[in-house]
Amino acid sequence: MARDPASAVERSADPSALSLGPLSGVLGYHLAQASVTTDDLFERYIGQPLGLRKVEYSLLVLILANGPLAPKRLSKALALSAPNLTMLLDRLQQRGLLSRERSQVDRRSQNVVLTEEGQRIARASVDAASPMEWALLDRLSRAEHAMLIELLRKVAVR
Amino acid sequence: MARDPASAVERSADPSALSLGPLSGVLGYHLAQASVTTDDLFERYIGQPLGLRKVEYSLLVLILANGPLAPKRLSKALALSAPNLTMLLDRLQQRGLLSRERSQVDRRSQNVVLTEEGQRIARASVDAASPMEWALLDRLSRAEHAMLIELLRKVAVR
DNA sequence: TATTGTTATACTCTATAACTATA
DNA sequence: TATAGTTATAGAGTATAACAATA
Repeated sequence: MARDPASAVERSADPSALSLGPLSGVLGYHLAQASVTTDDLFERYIGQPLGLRKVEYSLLVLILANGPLAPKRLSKALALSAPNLTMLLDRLQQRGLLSRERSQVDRRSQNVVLTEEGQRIARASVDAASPMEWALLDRLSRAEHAMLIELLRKVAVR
Repeated sequence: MARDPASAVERSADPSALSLGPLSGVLGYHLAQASVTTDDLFERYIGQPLGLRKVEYSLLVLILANGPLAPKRLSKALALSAPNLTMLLDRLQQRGLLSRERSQVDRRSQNVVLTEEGQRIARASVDAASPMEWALLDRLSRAEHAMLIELLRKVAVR
């Protein structure tokens, strides 16, 4: 990004901080660095308290929001490989958070259904997500938070 | 984010697409989804052609931009654990891309120096990064690209 | 023949604790 | 006693190929 405006800006309030050099214009680098913060917050607000990993949380919330879903749709929505998803669903099922029912329409596919306990945990994680996002508001205004998500959606389009 | 503007918006151009529900206001989720795109681009433009992983690329570019660096500073800059970094440097050293010299000032620490070949690869990866970012410009204007990075920097502050 | 989901396997990535050598 | 870096080890995450059942 030689001619990119972003790379022209070189901050260095802290002299011990490294120069990013050409990295300053690379979106992927900044996504990874920002994820350090959000991963941290996730762990504190949801992961640790509810014993959920990020993908497990996403799975539960997606099913809660959409009702019973075929694994196929879940794997597409979250960009998970089929074997990966099978393993994740196994673990959540063993934990009693969901069950798998074969579809009557197409007996190859199945519906993943939240149990009572699964719904409880999913709702609890949804509730915990609000304070988690509020914790970002010391770095980002509400408008910036919304804008950031909007821009990320554009990048995520597959 | 019950009262968040972002969650109020529910797009569904594709009826097969799932509703994100409460996930729509969760920054970490969108970071992960956007990373699918950038990881893909990285693999295509840099990872595959130059045989570099994301962290290896970041390490080489940081050293190229800042000159010889102590592992301590690299691990802080990239949020890598010390053991993790040791392993990464080992691999890059075995590949002949860098060498480690003990500091004469403080003999506990060391300086990581790029070899000729290391500089060559680092420069090649810097060159490849420009077209990689250009590939995003069908989803994002230049201004949006810069804005996105700016917002991500705010989130990344540690 | 194609699709859904599973099993088996291996490889990458990350985290922790215990160690060394210097300060 | 603290810091820089290493070793050892285990765990989590992801990718691929081969397979079973159904369409």
